[in-house]
Formats: sequence, C-alpha cells, structure tokens
Amino acid sequence: MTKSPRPIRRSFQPHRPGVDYGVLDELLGYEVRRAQIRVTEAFDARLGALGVTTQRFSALVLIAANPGLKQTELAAIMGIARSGALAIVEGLGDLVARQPIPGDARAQALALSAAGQARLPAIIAEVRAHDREAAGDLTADEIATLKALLARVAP
Amino acid sequence: MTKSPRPIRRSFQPHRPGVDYGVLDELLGYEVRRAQIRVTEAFDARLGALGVTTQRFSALVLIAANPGLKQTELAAIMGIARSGALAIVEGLGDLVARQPIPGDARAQALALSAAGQARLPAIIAEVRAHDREAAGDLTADEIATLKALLARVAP
DNA sequence: TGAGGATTGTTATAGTCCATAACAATAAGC
DNA sequence: GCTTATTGTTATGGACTATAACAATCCTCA
Repeated sequence: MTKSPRPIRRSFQPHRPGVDYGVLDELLGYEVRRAQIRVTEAFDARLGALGVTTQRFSALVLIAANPGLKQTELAAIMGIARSGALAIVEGLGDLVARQPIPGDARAQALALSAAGQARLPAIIAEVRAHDREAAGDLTADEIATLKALLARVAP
Repeated sequence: MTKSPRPIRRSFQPHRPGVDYGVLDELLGYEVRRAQIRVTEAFDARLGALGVTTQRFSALVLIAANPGLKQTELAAIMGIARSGALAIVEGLGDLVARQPIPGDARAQALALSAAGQARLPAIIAEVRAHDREAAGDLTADEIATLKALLARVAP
C-alpha cells in the first residue's frame, strides 16, 4: 500500500439534460460500462484514502484465500501480465510476505503478513460497506437477480 | 480513426477452477467489473480492427446526435478533460469535421463529415451486433430487467 | 467603454496502468 | 547431460487521462 492510486473521476454524469445519447441509450454494454464507472468511482472515493484500489483489493483477497500462491498464478487469475502482478504485490507493501518454496528456488509463495492479516478484516468491512452502498435501494432479491444476469453477459 | 487502440486483454477468466475467490464472489461491484471487462473485450475483438474503441464510438454517436457540439461540451458529457476530448476527436480522423461557429471565434462546432455520415451506419450496425452477442442467451425481458437494475446501481 | 475575468482550443508534462521483450537463475523432460 | 520451460525481475513503450499553462477571444459590469 505504498504508491498512490489513480486520481478519482468525479465528473461522469450518465445523463446530461438536453443531450441526445443516440444509440448509446439502447446498448446493454454502455449501461454496463456506466454502472462500472459509477461503482469504481464510489470505491475509489471510499477506499482511495486507505491506498486500496480494486486491483490491490482483489490481489489481497486472492492471496488471503489461496495462501502459497505464486506471482505467476496470481497474474493468471487476475488476467494480467506477470510484470503487472509484481507491481500490484509491491504496491501492497508490507501486507504481503513472500516466502521461499521448498523444492523450487525460482518461485516464491505469497501469503498475508501479520500486518496483512491484521488489516484485512477492516478493509473487507469497508469494501462490504461500499458494496452495500453501491447496491443503492435494490432489494436483496434484486441484487441476486442482477448478479445472476450479469454472470450471463458476454459468456 | 488514426491511432491504434489499446491492446486487447484476452486472458481474463472470471472463475478459474481450484481458486478460492473469497469475498470477491459476494460483491456486486466485482460482478459488474467482470461483466464490463468481458463486454469490453468482446467489443475490442470485434471493432478493434476497424480502429473503433468504446470512447471513439461514444464520441462519434454523441457528435452525430448533437451536431454543433463544442469540444468542451463533448468532454463534459463524456466526463473527461478537454485535452482528452481533443485526442479522441483527433483519433476519429476524417470522420469528424470542425467548423467555425459564427459569433465565437474561439469555439468550433463538431459535426460528422461526409465520410463520417457514410461510415456511421455500418459502425453502429457492428456495435449493435456486438451488443446482441454480448447479451448472450438473455431474453429481451431479461435484458430490459438487467438494464433497469444497472441504472439503479451506485446512483 | 474598457478593464478584469471567464471560456476555448491547444500544447506540454506527468502519472497510472498494462503490455511485450529480454535476462539470469532454476527446474523439468527426454 | 543438454535442451527447453518456468519464475521473478527489469527495461521499455504505448494508451489513456489528468493538470497546468498559454494565446485568442468573449463576456460582465462598473
């Protein structure tokens, strides 16, 4: 959690009065994109001060849930290049520890450090709070429906 | 449509067997993000060869639907800086024409050029085809539900 | 009317994110 | 044992977007 994340976009307004959005308003992909921007903005607004970005959070949770993960595996799971995984892990600072793997001097096992284990619950709580707020006034059923439908998009 | 767009991410797999995604699987925001990545990948795969990116397409449609738009207004609508709007408009090459506005020598009116008007229908058709494919096996009702729910996310 | 401030397009600069390519060290296959 | 593959790492570059500054132009209003 060392380097500073990207600046927060604040100006995105989905619908500006008097503007004709043409075919954009009919596209599912555009609606997904708009929602994603709003959610990410809210995430950054709430967690940016902690130095937590969506990518860092994903890496942190994946490392916590899969101790012993190698950097290359983390990259594959997150769909990024190995060099990118390195940067993210380094960005997590002392929350993550790298330990040698017996029998393979090349690789290192990623795991949460003591500091990481101590801080993760609070970070998860904050992300959960963000996610609840991002769900707005949707009911639990509507959230479940939305997630199920999203999972079927662009399969 | 001059410069080349960003490279296409192909490796993102939402769920890798044997991997524990921890709390990520419970978060609406993560599901939105995954869907958006998949949709954008599909968009780039189909329209990248034409030099069309999501941002360029948005700008193109907005200019077509709102002739006389100024660059600053386009930037405001798209939620980006003026310098970014300039880059996007330049990226559209000869599809967009800038004409002087009578009574304001500073600003320029954006509008589709003849080439832009000629090419836009085919581009829109391709984007519509992409969007239909991105909707996967969702029914028309399900798509409508999904769009309505997405619009209520992170209000 | 005229001076100060706001707006427009543009350029310069920088930062973030992500990719590819190369490298040495190490492991694995035949 | 020799070739090939893998791992972490570094270097480099591109795409995108932001801020800051600038000249030209427009607007406000005393």
